[in-house]
Amino acid sequence: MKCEPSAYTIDDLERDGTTSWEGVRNFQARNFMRDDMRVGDPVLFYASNADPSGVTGLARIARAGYPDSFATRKGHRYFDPDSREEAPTWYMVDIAFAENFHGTVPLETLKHTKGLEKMVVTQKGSRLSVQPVAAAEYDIVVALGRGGAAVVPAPARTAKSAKRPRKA
DNA sequence: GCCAACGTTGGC
DNA sequence: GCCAACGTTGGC
Repeated sequence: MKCEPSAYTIDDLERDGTTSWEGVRNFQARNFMRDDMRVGDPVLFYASNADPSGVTGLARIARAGYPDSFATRKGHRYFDPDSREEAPTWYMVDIAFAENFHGTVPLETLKHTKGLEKMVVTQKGSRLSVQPVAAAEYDIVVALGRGGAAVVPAPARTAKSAKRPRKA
């Protein structure tokens, strides 16, 4: 599951424990959440539009697909006039924190790792924000994340973090 | 900030 | 049902 760090990070999830995954507005991604995710399923947490982009930790599905109530909140950024409460267009899941890599397994590394050649995220033009991961692929990424050698540490929380966040 | 790749929309 | 136009994603 992908998210831009300006919106939410694995550190945020570690702090919160669990969070709802609202705002996904892509039908294919919705279908995965609505139809395929089960409580307990393991999740790779991926930071997109990051420096570098890549997997930053692990989560688990804490609640299976249920209607995204933000879609019916008028004025909310996730509001969708075509979605109605009795016939929801959009779905979300809840995820729970599992592990923080304290750094990133970069996309570039995934692309060059044997066994991940067919992983969805390593394919060109792969934009899906919720995408399936094969069990074998998951194991490889977890090993990279825990091994440490492939992990690019998060930038030192000094001058940079003193700056104002990009997003209000 | 650029731009390629992709998904969605709507005219026909 | 086609496909051009448009908007968004996300790597770089």
